[in-house]
Amino acid sequence: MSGGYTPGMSEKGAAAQHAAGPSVTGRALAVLDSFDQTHRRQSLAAISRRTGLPLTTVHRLVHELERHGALARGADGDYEIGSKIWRLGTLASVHVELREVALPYMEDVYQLANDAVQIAVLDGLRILVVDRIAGSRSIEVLSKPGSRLPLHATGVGKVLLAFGGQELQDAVLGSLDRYTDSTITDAPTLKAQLLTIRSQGFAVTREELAPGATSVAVPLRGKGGTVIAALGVVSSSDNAEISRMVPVLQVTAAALSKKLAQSGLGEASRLR
Amino acid sequence: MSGGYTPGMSEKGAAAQHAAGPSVTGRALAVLDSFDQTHRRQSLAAISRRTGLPLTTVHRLVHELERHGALARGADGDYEIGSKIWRLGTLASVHVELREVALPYMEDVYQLANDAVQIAVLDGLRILVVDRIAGSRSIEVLSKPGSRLPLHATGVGKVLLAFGGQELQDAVLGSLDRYTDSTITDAPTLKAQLLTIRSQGFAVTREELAPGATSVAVPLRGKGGTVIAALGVVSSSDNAEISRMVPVLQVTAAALSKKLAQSGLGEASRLR
DNA sequence: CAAGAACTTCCATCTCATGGAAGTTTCGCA
DNA sequence: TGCGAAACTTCCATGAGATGGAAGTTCTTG
Repeated sequence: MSGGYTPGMSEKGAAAQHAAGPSVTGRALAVLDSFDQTHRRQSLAAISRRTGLPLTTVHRLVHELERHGALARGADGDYEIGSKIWRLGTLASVHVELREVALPYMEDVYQLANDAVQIAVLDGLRILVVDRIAGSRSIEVLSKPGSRLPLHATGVGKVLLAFGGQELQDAVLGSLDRYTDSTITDAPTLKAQLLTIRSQGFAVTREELAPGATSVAVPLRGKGGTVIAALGVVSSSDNAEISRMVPVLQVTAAALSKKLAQSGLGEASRLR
Repeated sequence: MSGGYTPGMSEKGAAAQHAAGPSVTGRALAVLDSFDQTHRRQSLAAISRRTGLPLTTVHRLVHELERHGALARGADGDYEIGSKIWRLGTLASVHVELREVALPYMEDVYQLANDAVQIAVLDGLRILVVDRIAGSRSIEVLSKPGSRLPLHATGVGKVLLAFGGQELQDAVLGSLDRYTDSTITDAPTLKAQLLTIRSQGFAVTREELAPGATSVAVPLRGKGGTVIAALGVVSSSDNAEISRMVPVLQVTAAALSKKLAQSGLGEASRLR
């Protein structure tokens, strides 16, 4: 009432669990954000637990979101992301323009490589897999569209890192998680590799993220020559010929880059 | 104001511009919803105009949404859907599970048909294009992933309609928009065709949505045999052999349906 | 069949969204 | 190059709408 209400910067020390801020919008997005690759369908209570929001609040929000098609309720009562969100996501231009333009070229690569072909952009300190093509029996890869994978242990990631800003490299080189025996966790080693990648124009990984998977990748450039994405092939490790794909990727990348520049891509991919 | 607010079924006649309801969540979603295929990037003022919300309100909401990555600001200051939304959309199971499972099969069809291959589900009274494969030079089709197209003028649409509920058919047959000279706008005619489609298991359209485009489509079934999606090929009209694709589609659909049933698809696709 | 968990409804309290007004920046045009 | 208009941003008094504890209902599980 009449009394207090100090603007902001008061708490912070206390709970401060979910940095959602007190706004309704923030809370609604926190609810949506509680869904991820391993929590695609959640019960009300689960959402409440994961967001730290009181059950009643979640209940209200979730129902409102459902009414608008942002969430959908599965047959078992669990909730999942609704088609409205999917449709909207379809409009995210970096990804969609990229995807629209790139898919046909990825097809071409796929025909030659017969291994999983993927394309990714930078998203914070990880790669965001924008799209991927894989035959009915390509090796089981971790990357699905929407996956966020580490920069230093994937082919596309190394490319984006090598051509990324100093600021980005510093942040990533600061902490290199290990995924397999072959993961490069030594900053100087990686740094040297990045230089090579820059000069030779492609990157290679050998079982650095998952055992049995090898990949090569090349950069994609937009307007003005800025690297805005990376194109790569992931194959099973026993395929010694994977480096054979480099020229194919490079030719494709050249053609694709021209197209991308035309369709106006070229900003994007900033480190948030 | 102070007065009324009868629960539901009141307005409809009057303005009723944006049936957003007074909730914050509703308003935030209205902002997001103001983005569509033809309005992928919008200025603050444009959003305000299109949603009917006061500029100040939009200003606040948009900034909040941007802070959370739900919107992104392009280089020119315009806003667009952000990668957070895209990533979330990636989790929408009907579409993603569907897409994940179906893409390889679509590949196979594409190799044989060499024409645009698409897959769609029901979304209200339209189809929602879930995915599409097209070579670098397939005919320019209207369907991109995320497009919502009419049920009675597309191959996939007719399939979904033919296998849809009575309620759905009634609603659609009630108003059949015309797109070309060949569009079927006579309810009895269409009704007869739907029966044929049900019995023979595939649908054909000839220039009913856009001149020069022909398509064939077959149903995809999930757990329990319910039709949950449709698979189709779109080709240029002078391709007399398009019906040659029917067996291919049917074989593929059979295999795909089995897979879909396995991965638990089978609810979804209800008429909201 | 009982106990606990998940979900829903209710409602008094007060926080936070609201949107008009006014100030600042950007843009288009002469 | 300068002026008017449009786009954007900041401010803040007000009250609409969000909040969440409590209690009731329905589903699970042992």
